[in-house]
Amino acid sequence: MAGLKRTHLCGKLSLQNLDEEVVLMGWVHRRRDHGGLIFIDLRDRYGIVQIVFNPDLAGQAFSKAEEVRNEYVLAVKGKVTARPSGTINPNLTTGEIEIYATDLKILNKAKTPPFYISDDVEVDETIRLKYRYLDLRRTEMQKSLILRHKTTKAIRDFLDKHNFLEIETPMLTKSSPEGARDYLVPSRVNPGEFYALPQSPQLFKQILMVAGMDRYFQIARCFRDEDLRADRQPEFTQLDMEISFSDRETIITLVEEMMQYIFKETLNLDLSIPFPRLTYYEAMERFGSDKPDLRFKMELVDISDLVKSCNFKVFQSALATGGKVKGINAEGCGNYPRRQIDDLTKLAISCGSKGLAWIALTDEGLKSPIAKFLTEEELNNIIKKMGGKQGDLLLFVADSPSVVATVLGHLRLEFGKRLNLINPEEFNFSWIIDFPLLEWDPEEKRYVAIHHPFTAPLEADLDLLESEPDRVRAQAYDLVLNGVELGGGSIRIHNRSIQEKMFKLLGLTKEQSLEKFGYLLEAFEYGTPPHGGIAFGLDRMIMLMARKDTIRDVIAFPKTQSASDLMTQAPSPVEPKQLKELHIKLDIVTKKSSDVN
RNA sequence: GGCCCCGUAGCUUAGUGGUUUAAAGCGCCUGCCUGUCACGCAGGAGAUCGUCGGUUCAAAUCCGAUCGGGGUCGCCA
Repeated sequence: MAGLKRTHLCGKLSLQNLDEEVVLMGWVHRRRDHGGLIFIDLRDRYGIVQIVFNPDLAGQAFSKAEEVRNEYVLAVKGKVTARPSGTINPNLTTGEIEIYATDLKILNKAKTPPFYISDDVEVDETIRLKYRYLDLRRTEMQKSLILRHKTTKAIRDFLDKHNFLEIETPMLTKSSPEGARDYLVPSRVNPGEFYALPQSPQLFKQILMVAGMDRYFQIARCFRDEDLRADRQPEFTQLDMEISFSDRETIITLVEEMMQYIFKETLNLDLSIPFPRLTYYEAMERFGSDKPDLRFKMELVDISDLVKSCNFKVFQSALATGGKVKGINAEGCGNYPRRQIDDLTKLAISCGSKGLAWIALTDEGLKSPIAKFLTEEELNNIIKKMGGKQGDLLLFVADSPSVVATVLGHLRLEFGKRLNLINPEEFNFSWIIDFPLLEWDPEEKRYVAIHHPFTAPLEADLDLLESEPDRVRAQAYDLVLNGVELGGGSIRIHNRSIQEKMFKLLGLTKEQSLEKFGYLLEAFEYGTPPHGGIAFGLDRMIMLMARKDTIRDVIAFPKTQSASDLMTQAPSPVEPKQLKELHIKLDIVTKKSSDVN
């Protein structure tokens, strides 16, 4: 390095280093040229320190400093000096000192960056992603990646203390039915055959339990070829765990202690445990979501019994077909203009509702298009049950229980944001338990697993498995943080015949289950311990901890919504030779040619 | 696949009921400046308004298509 060796870090210097001769290396954060005196803020990962170039003390270094520009990479030799009184900068951790440069080496020049390396400029994400190496120089981004590192370190430390083994599982594995679309990798040595990248290490970790590993974890990359969202990337990271001889309580308690440890180690926050638990049914009934944001109340109110004999046909027909009528009270929104209520109706319809009934308790009295169908008594009972008072807006949805829940759940969140009911500082954890095991898929005309096909039913519900599959509850649990599903897990089936029964319920033939999962079924016959586990979306967790709105901000090199990497330009076409080796012929239907057809 | 939003100097934005030279701040370049720290002062360069097509005497502005980015529904066991 031009004959110099770094002795100190820019951000770590203080009055304690007074009069020391130091060699620093870093990037030019800013340069202030006063003509006869030059200041350079030198930046490394640890912070910023001010270098002073004075022609009277070091003429050569000074003249070299004149040609320096932002983001040049420098090696600076100099002496740590206390700043003259009145020039202390309280905004810098190193603000009490400065370095009097005696020697300057330009290690590398830099083009003027396309955007400022600074946290207070909002730059278009396209440019940030294209020049990710510049974006990642910003302290805000470095803070996120440091938090990520600290979190995974805390996880490893905690789990190591609790006898977990970190074990890697294959990335090239077997495509399985159920679940998300697989990313496929062609096998050159087995023409026409494909590996799948793992959607999660689920089966491998269960096999590791069969193998007697007792406690396993992995910080595992997972792949799902589905559409992207702010909190969904095609490749993402799971904290995956599995424990033998465990029941639900063991796992829930361990996870609570782990979260407490992680938040203490990384954010120095004390989480109070145990976390509250809600059953799936309760969460849907009260909050209209299986991942309710419990940072605010605004619960759903069931008014079905209050309107069971009213004259409003929409309510009547919903009730007659086994549905419900429920509402929420948007407090203080009673004077919304009609247009705003229409917008809410649109939102409701986009969530699957047929419409939105409302009662506005305006300053000029009650306004409601449905009032004429209700008796005075019915109206009063509804308002009373919903805690309505002057200035409130009561919104109602009548439909099947699941539609009612979805629609009101969305409206509830909308008002939570709109009315600032959410404390952004809060970390609100909760467990959702007793999920249904199965769900009828009308499109595929079969049951699908709500969690996954390896989840064990609640023992109390085992008898229902064949008679009433949709009433069977699962030994599954989700951890929810601030309305985001952080992770989910279950106690697994560890018995071949129950697992086969499960596959059968999911519509797999015996041949299919053997072809896809035969190794698991066989393993189950060689002494499988009861076991269970959980997996967390690490990106989401760190996003919440860093108070970001997208996991892209806590992933070093994320992809765009169209699953491309703007820096490397992946994905991209490959050489015909590569395809030939893989025995792959392309069959691309372009939009234009399909229009012609 | 559906719906919605965005695209103007390097960056952030203004300008859009259709008219001549597209405006500003920051950045960049040059000069001056020995205590600044988002240094200051003076001057300068820099944009065929994402792309293609249409309407029009005239388009950054209106229309259509397309590309790119984002949000969301579907999808995500």
